[in-house]
Amino acid sequence: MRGETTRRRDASHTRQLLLDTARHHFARYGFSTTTVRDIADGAGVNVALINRYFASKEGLFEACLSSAVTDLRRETDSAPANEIAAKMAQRIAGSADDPRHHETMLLLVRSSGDERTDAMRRALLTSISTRLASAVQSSPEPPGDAALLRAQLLIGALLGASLMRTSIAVPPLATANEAQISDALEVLVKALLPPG
Amino acid sequence: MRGETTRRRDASHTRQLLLDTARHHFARYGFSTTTVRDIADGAGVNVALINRYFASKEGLFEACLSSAVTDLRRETDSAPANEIAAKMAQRIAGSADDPRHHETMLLLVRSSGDERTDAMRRALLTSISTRLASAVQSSPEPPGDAALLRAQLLIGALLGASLMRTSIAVPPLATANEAQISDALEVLVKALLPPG
DNA sequence: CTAATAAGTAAGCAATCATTTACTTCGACC
DNA sequence: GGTCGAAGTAAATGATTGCTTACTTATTAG
Repeated sequence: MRGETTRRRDASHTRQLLLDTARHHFARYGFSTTTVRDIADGAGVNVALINRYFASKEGLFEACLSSAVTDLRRETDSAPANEIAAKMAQRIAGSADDPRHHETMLLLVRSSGDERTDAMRRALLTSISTRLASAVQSSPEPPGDAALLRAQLLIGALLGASLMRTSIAVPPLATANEAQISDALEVLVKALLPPG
Repeated sequence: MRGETTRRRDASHTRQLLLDTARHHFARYGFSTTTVRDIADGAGVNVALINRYFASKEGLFEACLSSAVTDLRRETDSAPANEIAAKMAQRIAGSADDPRHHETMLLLVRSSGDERTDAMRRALLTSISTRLASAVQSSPEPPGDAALLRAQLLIGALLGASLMRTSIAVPPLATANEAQISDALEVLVKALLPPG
């Protein structure tokens, strides 16, 4: 029935399965709305395994956010500063391809109420906005508050676009294709981060 | 001890008190995170009165959103179309004055999961974005999808700014004063809604 | 083949949730 | 001033929550 490459019991595999399902639920419905049974059932896995692998529901959420932070950091650290916004915009515009990219963005607006997890999210957003603000000026000095504020408004705009597109689901934004959204987002990026 | 103008028992007064406290909690922490006891205790009122006056927690949330919709509609319907965005931006920038304005915006990104309530929010956002999109064109025809999409991105940007400012609380956006934010938001509005 | 350990499961735990019920107290009206 | 309905309260309901425990099954090593 089953191939010889798939084991019936694989801890790291089910752990990853839980992580993927959890990110999907947390991103779409928020922390307290989703129950551990929702996640376990979605993954086709026993509820107790959540506590075994992640200690608690909170731990699972932190693991989700942590992997999201890692994803975004890898993408934004390797890219030249002036492309960061474009890469994030691409995550929102894309719909047909891997929904993981989209959920990663949505996860950033979800909170479990835990202070440590909130600090993690805040640190990521601060880091990215600082890099964004640095991109608009030629001098290597740290950006001023005015530039920082615009960069953070840009990130907020991208997160808000994510919400409007999937969570609130207002057409035509919810149903627009990738090219249409990219065009509109480009206008937004250029306005808040003028080159030079 | 107490003034003669305040009655000890006033149904409409406690109803309004519950409504105000509920909007504050729902807007800041979301629907499922806040408990009915949080709201009742915050209002200094017995828990059972929530079910008496609003039938259910869901009913109370719907009443909150409904009053938010009324507030926003009154403001946006009376204003000329090209000032709508500015008025909404003012709600976000303002911090020293009445926090109600800010919470009204935040409430639009909170969902109880109920389909009817979600539809109410979607209808409001569609209506406002249509008016916004109409403002950028001279012809009286209904706006095309491209203009509509930009207007919705603008609203999403404003909602995202709300989240970044209070919920996620990233400095300097969280601590910036009204004038600084207004300036930056104006850039954003003009970019997405070019006059003419 | 067989023991030992890792992986997974079923059942139930205490705590908390929204809601309902039976009851008490206030306030207005004749 | 007494009465009656409205306003408010305390306590308990059943359902759901996150999590633990005792157990079974699969996998691997000797």
